Order: sequence, then structure tokens, then C-alpha cells
Amino acid sequence: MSKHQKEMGVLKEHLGKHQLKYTRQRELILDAFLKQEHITAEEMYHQLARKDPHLGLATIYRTLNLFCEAGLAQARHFGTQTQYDNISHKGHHDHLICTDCGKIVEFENCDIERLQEEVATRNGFTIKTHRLELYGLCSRCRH
Amino acid sequence: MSKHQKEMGVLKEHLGKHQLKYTRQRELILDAFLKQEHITAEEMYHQLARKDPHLGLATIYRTLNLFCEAGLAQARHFGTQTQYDNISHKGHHDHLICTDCGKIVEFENCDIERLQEEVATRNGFTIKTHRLELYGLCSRCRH
DNA sequence: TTGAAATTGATAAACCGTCTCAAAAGGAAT
DNA sequence: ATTCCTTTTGAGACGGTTTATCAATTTCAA
Repeated sequence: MSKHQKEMGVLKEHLGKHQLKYTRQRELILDAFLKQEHITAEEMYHQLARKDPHLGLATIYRTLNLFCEAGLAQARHFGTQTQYDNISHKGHHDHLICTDCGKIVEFENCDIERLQEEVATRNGFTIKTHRLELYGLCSRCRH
Repeated sequence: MSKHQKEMGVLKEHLGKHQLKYTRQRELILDAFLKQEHITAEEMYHQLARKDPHLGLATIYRTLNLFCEAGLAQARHFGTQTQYDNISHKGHHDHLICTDCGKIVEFENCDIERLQEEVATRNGFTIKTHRLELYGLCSRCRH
């Protein structure tokens, strides 16, 4: 039995609502995905090759995009690749991204979140999720 | 004569330092670039096609990357494409996005920006640009 | 068990951005 | 202006990432 009951439930609910099916591959990919903070499709392809050598790369892309629609993942583009962030397990995480070396530092800041809520309320919005990315140079690349 | 004397100067200084040449294409692209807050190479390609139908897409990519090196632009990956941000443009704005109807509200919040700087400093980063998007439901779609 | 609908895997195709290279242009010295 | 060397350009080829295609397979409700 899976360790990720809650997320599995979110996925199944999304599948049910959209007449989609629960497949072995989707379960396999979700399990692997939830163990990561963020991962690329290619990385997951190699990682899962041992468990299921016939799992296709296209299926991984399709499934990760499905997770985004279900609210379990969030796609983020850096360099030439797409990172799929796990937002369901840890909640959202924001990123400091070095535009030179690609280094990524994750952070969370309650004060910023509170201000975001204020802004949203002032504009009549109810926030479901957000994305905050700070681009710049890390200490090593600044020199 | 160009309206963008200051930036033109920055570019020329960079060119001089690196034994690069001042060309008609670079002037044309800089002029177009500085009118935007951010633009993709493809967008600029179409935009400039009228002024110079023979301007190649590769030249635009090369030139926008040159602007990044000169400190006039900042590349940011958005969706599948690369956005080149005009960093001399100060009116940066963030977005509130309704996931239901697609409505987008722009906002600016100095307190959030200040906290972002704090986070960056604490992690040894120097921020050049950022992206903040709040996803949720607008007042109309909540009901 | 059956059958309609969704999914998969393999691969082709699309897409974005960079590289290549011959021709053209910049620009310093004459 | 001319020369000469270097850089740049434009056009298309190329490489890596992601999506589209489609026949075969799987899901799942009846």
C-alpha cells in the first residue's frame, strides 16, 4: 500500500471528475514523484527504468502534466528543461534562482505570504496557489 | 537620433570593451527592445520584419543575449519560451490571475519587494529580476 | 465478459534556440 | 576613399526537449 494516501486521493478525485482512468503507470509515477522536491521528466524516466523498463518518456510527460492539472505539481522552466515541482507534500516552495549557474535555493517566508493574502483580498481574489521566483546571481557567480 | 541615449551608451561601452562592433542591426534591435517591458525573440522578429524584412532570427537571439551580457536585459524562461526583460524599465508589476475566467490584475507591492531583497541577501543572492504570480478565484468566479 | 473510451509505448514531428559558414559590413590605418 | 583584417550577418542545418500520432492495450462500468 502506498505511503501517499492523501495525494493519491487528490489524483483519484481529479481522474473521476474528468473521466480519466487510474492506471498502473500513473500510480508508479505519482509514487516516484512525491519522493522528490522537484524533478525533470528525463530524470524520472531514468529513475523508473529499473522498475518498468518499458515505461515511455511520453507517458511521463503526459502524467506530470496531468499532475499539474490536478494541483499536485507545478511546472517551472529553467534553462532548456522543465522542472516539475512537488507542491502537494510540502506545500508551495519559492525559489531563488541563479541565472548564471542554475543553482536553486528554496525558501519560505511567512511575511511575504501574508502580504500576498492582503493584496489578493484587496482585489477580491481568493488565492489557491502562487509562484514566486527571484532571479539573480548567487554569491559565487557574482564574482 | 535615438531616444535611448543612456542605454545606447551602455551598449557602446560594452562593445568597445570587447572589440565588438556597432551595427545597424544592433541599434535597431536595441531601440525596439527598450520600448518593451519584456519580449521574446520571436515577437521581436515579427515586430521588426516590417522595418527590415531580412533581419534574421538568429541575429535577434544573438543580440538579445548580447544585451544580457551588457547588463541591459535579463533572460527569463516563461512557458516554453525565453522572455528578455528590459531591466532599465522600472515599473515592474506582479500578477493576480483568476484560474477560472483568466482575468489578470497587475499590482505592485513595495513591502513584498523589500522582503524579497531580505531573503536574497540572507542567501547571498543579488536579485536582478523576479516573478510573482498569485493564482486563485476572482470575486465573480468565487460564487 | 463485453465493449466503449481512455491510455500506453514507440516514434515522428514540432518547437526553440544555437551553430555553421560564406558573404557582407565595420573600422582603423593608410 | 582604399585596403585589410576582424566581426557580424542571414540562411539554413542542427540538437535537445516536449508534444502529436496511432495502433495495440488496458481500464472500468454495464
